[in-house]
Amino acid sequence: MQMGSDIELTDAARGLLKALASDTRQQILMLFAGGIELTVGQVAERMDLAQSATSTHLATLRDGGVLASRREWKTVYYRADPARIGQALADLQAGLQACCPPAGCSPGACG
Amino acid sequence: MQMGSDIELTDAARGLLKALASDTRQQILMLFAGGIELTVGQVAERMDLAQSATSTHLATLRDGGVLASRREWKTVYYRADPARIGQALADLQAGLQACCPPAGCSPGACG
DNA sequence: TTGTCATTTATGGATTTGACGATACGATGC
DNA sequence: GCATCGTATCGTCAAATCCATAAATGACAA
Repeated sequence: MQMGSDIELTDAARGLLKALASDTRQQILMLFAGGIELTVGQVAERMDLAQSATSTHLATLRDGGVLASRREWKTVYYRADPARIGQALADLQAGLQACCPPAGCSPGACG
Repeated sequence: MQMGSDIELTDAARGLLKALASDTRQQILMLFAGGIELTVGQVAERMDLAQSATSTHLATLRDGGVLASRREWKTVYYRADPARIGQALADLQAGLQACCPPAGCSPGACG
């Protein structure tokens, strides 16, 4: 049995935190509101970023489990991945609650 | 009237993301499990970090709304701030759901 | 094969971050 | 006043991040 200092967040939660650590990536994610799909070029245009920088950010968001991609011909369509986002968020919530429960919560579960 | 791309996260949510963007700070936060209080020196020792680096990280966590501090004599006691953490988490969840609802959710609210 | 299109990868430079050591601050005790 | 203790801040450096230009990749058409 381990002590408290060994509590760790899941990979999903850590991926979410890493992906959204940048303001730019937070804004990029918001472009996908409504479940729409966007190409690298479209995101680059709306964010006023170079295509390469955009591509890197999108890859980071995908690696972090926030976006999913689909290739059609030469074009890659990115879209939000709500299921994985939800899972990461749930993991993050669980990890934070295990660490720092709101109050009057037992270390195991909260009423 | 603005379009969808102007969705933004609250300051609380952004603070949480910034505070926990670093693995080191994630680990530091976990030291506060159980609602215990720790001084800068104690955190530095347990993390095997220099006192100055520890002080900076703790300040970042405090600025991000994750930790609270209390001064007693010359010693500063840090502790988790579950209420603000919970609020930030709720804001983050709301922001992400507004952007990328799990599925079959209307843009406004989810069943 | 050659050409084009959309994306990715490589390269380089500027900014930011994280770590350390050393120093400065604030409050106490002598 | 001076010394001490715990923190906070400053200066510096290495490593990472972010962005832009330029070159490489992969897929298709002619």
